[in-house]
Amino acid sequence: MSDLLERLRGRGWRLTAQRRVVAEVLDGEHVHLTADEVHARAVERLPEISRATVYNTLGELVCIGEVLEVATDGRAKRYDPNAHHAHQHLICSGCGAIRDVHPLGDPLAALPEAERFGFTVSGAEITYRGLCPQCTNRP
Amino acid sequence: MSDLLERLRGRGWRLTAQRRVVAEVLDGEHVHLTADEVHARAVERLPEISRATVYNTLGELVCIGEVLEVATDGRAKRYDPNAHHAHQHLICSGCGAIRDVHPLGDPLAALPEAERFGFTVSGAEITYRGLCPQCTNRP
DNA sequence: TCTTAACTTGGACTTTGTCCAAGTCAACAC
DNA sequence: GTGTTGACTTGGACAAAGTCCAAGTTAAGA
Repeated sequence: MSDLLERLRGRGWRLTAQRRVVAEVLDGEHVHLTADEVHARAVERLPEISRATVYNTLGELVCIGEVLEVATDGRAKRYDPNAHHAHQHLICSGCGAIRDVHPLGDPLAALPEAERFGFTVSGAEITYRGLCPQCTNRP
Repeated sequence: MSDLLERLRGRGWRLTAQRRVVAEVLDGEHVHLTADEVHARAVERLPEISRATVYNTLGELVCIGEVLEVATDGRAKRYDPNAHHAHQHLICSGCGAIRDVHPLGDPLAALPEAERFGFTVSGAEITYRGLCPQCTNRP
């Protein structure tokens, strides 16, 4: 994700150790971490990093479109580093596992003009729900 | 929504003044209220109703499928009394307004078997995002 | 009318996230 | 290399949303 660091520098961001670590954490595991999970992993590499900085950095990355914010359950938001490839999410109702998925076609096409109520519609997020293989084979 | 009260009684629920008021509030305005908004409106009719009871009742209604929980931003969950008609949501990124919408086709059909990763997929929630007419005609 | 389990209450507590004043430091200029 | 400066970070206080619990209340059946 050094290219991400380059892009940030290109935007005039100061490249601090803290921002570097947050970027590394997001890059390291391609999962959907909560802010607190990002903080926990960041602390392993930079013990003095504060929660506030992790929140700030995640918020900034979301703002510039480098990371997606996923709010699926009313609990903690999750941060998805896969922002440059359009995708949707499949979530296990049993254990909460999240997978990136790629449905066919353009979701926006399914919404007729008459159902847009004058809105300028710009995007669609789909959350598929179900049970993962492990949770399916278990009461 | 007296039929809702009947259905609840049919399930063995005790029909208390508090539950009646929460049901009335949800029935009265067909909007997507937060728990606190439901509480505020409930208090107007039954001043001593507590927040805990509103949360309990909403949670129970969601559990039995009479009301839908909508968690679209990482803020407060919203409660949608329109649970018996399949629909999706269109949200204004400017002011947060929410509309029920009805896209064409079955959202599940767009997810190929190869993209299900062994999950037993049971549903899909779509959140369309855009700007409402008022927010479109305003910087 | 009595009984009792179910329901409600208020407040304490948790989780998630935001805000701020004070201190630190990356990057630029020299 | 050194100095300067404004952007960045910190820790702690605060806020919003929601959960939990012991004690009190009450709907509904006997």
